[in-house]
Amino acid sequence: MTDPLDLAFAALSDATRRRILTMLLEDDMAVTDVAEPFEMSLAAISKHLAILTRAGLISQEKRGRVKWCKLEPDALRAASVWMQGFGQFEPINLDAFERFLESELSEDRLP
Amino acid sequence: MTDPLDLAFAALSDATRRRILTMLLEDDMAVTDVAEPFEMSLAAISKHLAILTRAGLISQEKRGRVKWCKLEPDALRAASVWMQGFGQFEPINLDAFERFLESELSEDRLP
DNA sequence: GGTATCGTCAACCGTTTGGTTGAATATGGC
DNA sequence: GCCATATTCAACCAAACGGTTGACGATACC
Repeated sequence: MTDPLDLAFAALSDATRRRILTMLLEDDMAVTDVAEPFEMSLAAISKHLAILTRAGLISQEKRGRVKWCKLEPDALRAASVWMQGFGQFEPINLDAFERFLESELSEDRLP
Repeated sequence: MTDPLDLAFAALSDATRRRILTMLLEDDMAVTDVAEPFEMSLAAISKHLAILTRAGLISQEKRGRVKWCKLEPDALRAASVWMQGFGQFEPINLDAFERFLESELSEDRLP
């Protein structure tokens, strides 16, 4: 699977990774801090970050001993552009986005 | 994986399935006709169509002995809306879409 | 130098994916 | 009834996924 669009969509198909992306929307974060809210091992999060990096959705830069993760919206834009051709979507429906984002977050958070 | 967004993005992560969607953009098609341009078995295409159906991206209706496949843009819209929050994408960049669609198609077609 | 912290690597495990083939199940035409 | 067409089912396979654990390599701190 080497097609960039394959990689982007596959990376987006996991709720953990989507949640990581929404976290990075706020600010750049270190790997340990990304992992903190999740109920899984640091190694698992490290793998998720590698998948997001390979898909170009984030970049990682090591400064000292911490590795900083940064959102890279270009790959997401490519995927978004691909989808624009279907269904004449409303340009930006922020209300609907807000609703989806909330349902995503509430689903993923611990009960 | 039962989250609708998981299903939609996973379904989109395969070039064969994306190509099927672009074909259905033109018109509804029977399973056999969907399968015709691909170099894989009918059963494989049938599975791809099942994945697209489960994701809600298409619907299938049997009339007589042929099963018609129809694009269902709502699930795609949900995925698109999710992505709108990242990077303040241009509302609709049709040039870029055109380029991506072409590169997709040229990649997928037989040489 | 010694120790704690940050992050990845390697090996393993069970499940899912994307494909194959061959048989089976409609339905339609004559 | 008989044959062809349309589609799926079932069993199989190799590879990828998502997670675990434990060891390991860097870097920072004192």
